[in-house]
Amino acid sequence: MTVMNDRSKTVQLEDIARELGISKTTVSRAISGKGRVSSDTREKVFECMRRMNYSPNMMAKSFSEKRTYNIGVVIPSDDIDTETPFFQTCLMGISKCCAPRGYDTLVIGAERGDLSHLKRIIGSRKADGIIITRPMQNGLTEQLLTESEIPYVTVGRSSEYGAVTIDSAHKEGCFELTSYLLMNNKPSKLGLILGSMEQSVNRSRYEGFVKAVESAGGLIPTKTIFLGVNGEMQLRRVIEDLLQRECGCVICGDDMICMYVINMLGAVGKVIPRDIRVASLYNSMYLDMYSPPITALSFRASDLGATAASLLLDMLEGKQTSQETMLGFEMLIRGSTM
Amino acid sequence: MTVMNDRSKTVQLEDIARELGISKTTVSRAISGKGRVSSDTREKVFECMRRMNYSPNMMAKSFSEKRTYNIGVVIPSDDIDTETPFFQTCLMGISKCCAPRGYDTLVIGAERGDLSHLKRIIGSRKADGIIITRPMQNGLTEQLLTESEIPYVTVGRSSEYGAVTIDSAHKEGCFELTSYLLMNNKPSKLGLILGSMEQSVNRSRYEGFVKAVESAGGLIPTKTIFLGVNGEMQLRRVIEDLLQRECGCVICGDDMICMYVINMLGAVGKVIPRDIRVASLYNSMYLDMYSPPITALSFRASDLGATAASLLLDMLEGKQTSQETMLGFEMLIRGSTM
DNA sequence: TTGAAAGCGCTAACAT
DNA sequence: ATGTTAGCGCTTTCAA
Repeated sequence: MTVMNDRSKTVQLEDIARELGISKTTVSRAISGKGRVSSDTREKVFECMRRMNYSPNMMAKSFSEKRTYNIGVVIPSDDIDTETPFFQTCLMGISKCCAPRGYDTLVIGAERGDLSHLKRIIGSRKADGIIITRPMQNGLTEQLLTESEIPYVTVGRSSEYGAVTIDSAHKEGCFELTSYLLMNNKPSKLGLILGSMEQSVNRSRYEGFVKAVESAGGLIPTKTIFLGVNGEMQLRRVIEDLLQRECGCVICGDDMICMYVINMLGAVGKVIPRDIRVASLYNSMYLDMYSPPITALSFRASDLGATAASLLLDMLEGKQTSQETMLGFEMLIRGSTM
Repeated sequence: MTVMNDRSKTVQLEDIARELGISKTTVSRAISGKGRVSSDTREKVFECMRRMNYSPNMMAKSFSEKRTYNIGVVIPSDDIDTETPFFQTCLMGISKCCAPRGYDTLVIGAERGDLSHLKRIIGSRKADGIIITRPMQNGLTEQLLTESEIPYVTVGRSSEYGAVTIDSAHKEGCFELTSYLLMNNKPSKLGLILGSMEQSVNRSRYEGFVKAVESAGGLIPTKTIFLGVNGEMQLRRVIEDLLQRECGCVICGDDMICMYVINMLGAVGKVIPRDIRVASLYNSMYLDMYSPPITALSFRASDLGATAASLLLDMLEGKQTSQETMLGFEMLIRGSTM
């Protein structure tokens, strides 16, 4: 007694072959497009595939091909960064690029440089390639990946470790924004507040700022430049200092700094932009919705992710890719600097 | 001529077996702990495993066991929601729970109810179970999953479709917060602004509010309750209305609404909490950093994710799980309502 | 252009 | 307690 109703659950390659009276091999070839198949049979196969609603068992396919059709995305899972929309937006950009190309996106958490999760993924061969969304200082992740001979792309830093990278034009953006503010300067001192200078992004920003001031023939306002600012307390002192020096316009390194600045200014009764103008070198929706909306540089995290994914998939398919890709920015001139 | 140096790349089950002079099966059993193995051989196997740095080929394991050790997470990929930290935080909670149990987390984007990505995952059998982070009105996702006989858990809604769900105590939270505000009411009208009433979370909030007012023996302040508020324009009118009615305290449905409210109040020169007190039924870091910090209910998205994952993994392992789980909240009483 | 058959590395029934 | 063996569903030589 043969039981066949179990077959009905999941149609597989062999079912199509049997239906068409041809071999599995031919069906496989028709679908993958790899071997030579007469266009006649190919059509039949496709028709039958659709009719029987076939979709390949990826586990078997992966196993056989030795590729998972997964790409892993290393994301900081520290409490702080977990709230930062950048990584999520970037991740969705990656996913949106991968899905139509038949790849899926695997989340790899990395808490404070802990690479154990990534190591497990590598060991178990569950991803064909990796995207690093926040390259760390030490380059340990890059090193690990290089040793494991796994293709990878980093988002947001120049290729210090020979990695393929994709970055935003922070320096150029900061240059443009600073230049704009200098031009429209109802003459007053310009302030700059940046976070940790160990992050290359802040170094780029600083370079852009300096270049803009010099291009405008001005002097670098060293007294009102604050680098490596970290935490509410420091920020509070910085604000006080800026106000005392009658700084008329302050450029904030990112949206978090900017939020603090806005709140602190409000708390001491300063009105934006009447008393002081404010701009941010990194936009976020909270800066959008503020009234007045805050002048800011807008970088599209989603595009960064999508581009990184696109590059990585190209690499996996053996295509040659450029070592370093730079994405542009948008300058949103809004009420806070009018 | 036999070439062996290729073997050296990846050590597999058979290498261990050969090294120890036992069979693959025994090694497999020792590792999985499924069959009976003498503690003596087991130790030897483990020692050898470590020594040879063996880690199983998950593709082969998956294929053989018919499980991927992946769980898929459906995440809204609309532009708006992509910025919402909730989903990312939830996702990281899921990932943190899955990783130590040997599971990985697959991102499944769902743009405006487009289930094609999910369907592909289902068809290709790339995930053993699914977590839905934002159940939709229509329950189509649930239906699809049920038909496909794939275990799933939904985050953030009561089990309308017979699904296993995990939710936060929004009603209870709103009750507590409202009660607190009523008690500390330097007598004045209480305002309430909620978003779309099609979201069950807002219905829960409303219930909590009403219950609190009734428990306090008060009258429902219908004139200052605004339901289904949506967009900046509407919100602006609501604020004006609230101010005209000399509302002394306003409860905002979530952090976005609250941000708008704060900004608009600031724009018309109202000082929090002197002129008007403000609270939010959903906290975020922006509410934390505001000065004064905003009184709010805090729900831990990360815990929601972790709990959902834990439930799902239990289900996959055949354990019985409760149909509905409710997570608590924290009430952050802060400067904005002092 | 097509087919037969041999794997891919693991698990699990069955035998011992 | 351990070994033998037969798959899992695909891809891919190698023949025809």
